[in-house]
Amino acid sequence: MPKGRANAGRLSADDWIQAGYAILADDGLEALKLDRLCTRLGVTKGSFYWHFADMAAYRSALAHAWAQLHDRDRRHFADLGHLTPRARLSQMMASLLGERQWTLERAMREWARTDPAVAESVRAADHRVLDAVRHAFADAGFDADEADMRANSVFAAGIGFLHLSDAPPGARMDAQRERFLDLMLTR
Amino acid sequence: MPKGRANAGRLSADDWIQAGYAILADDGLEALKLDRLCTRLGVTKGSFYWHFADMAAYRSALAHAWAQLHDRDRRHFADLGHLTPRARLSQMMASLLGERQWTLERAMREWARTDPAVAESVRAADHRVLDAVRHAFADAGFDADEADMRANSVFAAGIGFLHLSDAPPGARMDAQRERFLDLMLTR
DNA sequence: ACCTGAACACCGTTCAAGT
DNA sequence: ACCTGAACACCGTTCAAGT
Repeated sequence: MPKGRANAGRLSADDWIQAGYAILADDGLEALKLDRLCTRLGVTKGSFYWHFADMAAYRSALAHAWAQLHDRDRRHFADLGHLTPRARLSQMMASLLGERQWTLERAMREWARTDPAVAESVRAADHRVLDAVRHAFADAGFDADEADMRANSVFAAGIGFLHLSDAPPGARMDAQRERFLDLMLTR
Repeated sequence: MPKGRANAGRLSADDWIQAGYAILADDGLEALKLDRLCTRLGVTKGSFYWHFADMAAYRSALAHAWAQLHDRDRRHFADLGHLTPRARLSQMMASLLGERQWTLERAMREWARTDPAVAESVRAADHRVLDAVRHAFADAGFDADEADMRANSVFAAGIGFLHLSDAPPGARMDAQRERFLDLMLTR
């Protein structure tokens, strides 16, 4: 019985990751303290250091696992080929901003600033999305150069919306984003 | 002789602020430690606590001072009225992203996430810029609703560009941003 | 009014010892 | 192989005492 979660006493590295997600989602970045993790898992600090070299390594592991989740979530962007480019862009925007794991997404981007390993995970994840966005513009009939410029702009706007909103975006903003996409698709 | 800087031994609150700017600009957010500040100013920690209640209060003061600098820097946005709306937008973009105090700007936005007082300063500063951007679109002949939507989008894209760039933006990105503005001004 | 010095609490890290 | 327990270093905070 491998891969079972927390069977009996002993923990796996993944148990620590899951606990980290939960804390981040509940109370944000600054709540992710060693003590907090230990209480939640019912072990002492020493246990942590058997699984991870230090906090930096743990964050890297968390980020790496997150990037994989992220990729799985966005894998279906590729399967969106049957939709019109316009519909695809709309889907992607919504999926970025409507994120139930909205607070996770932002936590990762903050860490990325100070932690190179996390930065690499985020960059890789971003790259995939940017590719999909660029692809949509190419399918909409723009040449490579024009598609690149428009994709960068739309992606930047998406990230900007993410950072500017204190709460998950409301209906009014949703409508504005749709009109923004219309604009970006005019030639 | 009031307002003199660090005349002889005694410090003013502003001396602490200036030291904070210097550290942030040199080595970023996580370098701003009490010890670091004290060594730089040649005093002990106790001195800090005479001027500020705690680190949170100090950060608020820093943010507030920054917001005033920010406003002074952007005050001339208003004096830009003689320029064409297009030129004004270009100026504002460049001024946001070309910022010599680029690392300060990002530090403030990161704090804003956890510190309500800092958040207020940043929001106020953002509000001014957004107003100027919206005004430019209104002057370009868009009705209030359309100007609002376009201003929000351009502003979000600006913030997004800011967060996505690891280094100050290069020439290629500059060109893409100009083309993006052209697009946003088409009707 | 402004600062020192010493104490304390919090939290990440180490490590010898346990099962 | 996985964890405990106790120690330590780092850093923010307090406060009585100095000038």
